[in-house]
Amino acid sequence: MPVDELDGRLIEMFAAEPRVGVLEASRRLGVARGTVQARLDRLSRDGVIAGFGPEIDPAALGYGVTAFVTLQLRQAGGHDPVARRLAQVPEVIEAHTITGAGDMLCRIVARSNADLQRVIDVIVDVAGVERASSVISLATQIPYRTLPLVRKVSSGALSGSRGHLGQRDS
Amino acid sequence: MPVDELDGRLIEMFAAEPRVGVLEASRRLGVARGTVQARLDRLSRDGVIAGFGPEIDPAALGYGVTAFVTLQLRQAGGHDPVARRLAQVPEVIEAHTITGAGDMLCRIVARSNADLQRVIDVIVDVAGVERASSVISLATQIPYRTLPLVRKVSSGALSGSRGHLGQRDS
DNA sequence: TTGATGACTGTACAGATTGTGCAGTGATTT
DNA sequence: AAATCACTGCACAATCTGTACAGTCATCAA
Repeated sequence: MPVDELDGRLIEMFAAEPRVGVLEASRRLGVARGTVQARLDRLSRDGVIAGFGPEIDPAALGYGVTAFVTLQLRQAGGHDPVARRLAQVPEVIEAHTITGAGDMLCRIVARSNADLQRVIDVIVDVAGVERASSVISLATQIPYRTLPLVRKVSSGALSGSRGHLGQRDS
Repeated sequence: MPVDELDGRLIEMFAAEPRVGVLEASRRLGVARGTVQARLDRLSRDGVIAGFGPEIDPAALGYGVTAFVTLQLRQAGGHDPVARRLAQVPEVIEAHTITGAGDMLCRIVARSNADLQRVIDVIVDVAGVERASSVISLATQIPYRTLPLVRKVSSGALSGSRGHLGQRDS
């Protein structure tokens, strides 16, 4: 069981207020500071928490247009060389190889629809790309999120161990 | 100009090592601590930095399968009601309304291909959804990233103001 | 039943960091 | 020329972090 209920509450707390430190978190969760630290260490070690990096909003950077581009690749060469070249393009935010009609699905951003045309042209120009069909994101109905999943997983893991009583010191 | 060269370096530093505090960052960048704090405040206020929340890896949670589902909706009702229902499904990680043949594009995750079938069934069962066609992500060639974009924007903004000299105190 | 483990709890202490405020300095703008 | 604005350096109080340690429970294997 990757995350239990306490892990879930911990993640939610840090998601809601990243500024709270370990000490404050332990106070709010009603556990010892060492416990929170140990949990965070474990979650990071296990890769559940990939990091605490700043989340950048492309829109705030002027790139308010998002689009998804499906690529058809030339058979020869394979995906990797194409991916490497796409990685050179800053506007390519993400890329997956996929099943189905297309070979690759990319998420790209642009400053405007006109700029989007430019970015798509750049992508189509990449060696190995045969054809590209794109759909523009008109609105983000559900922004990227993982918390619901964390809740589901952590609530599913019925807790087994519980508290204790503690003692006196000094 | 949303972000200048110093902002760019600042963002890159926090992306690489989120643990470094404001003080350490100021030392490495060779600027005063107050400057770093002011920059971070501004970037957060302007929305460039959306937050510092923990990045959760669905794969580490057991959801190693990612897929993109294109939805055709029934004309009546519109997108929002559907989006609200999709939001109830933890496995729906993201959703956009889009141009083109489909009406909506969702990103979903599942524990396995068999589990993926279950999730898709849940989505198809959502009221308002006419049809769904999905493609599975076989490999993530380019993981979600924004740093290249930050670099492009920040390098493009030719800096104007520069340092000073400082003084003595106490 | 008896260890051995592992996860927690409180506590402690030194060192480092944060939140703020302030005065002085250039560069830029009105 | 006056007013702003962004920075620098420094100061101080209040906190927090890293780390360590002993004692308690619960679980697990012998």
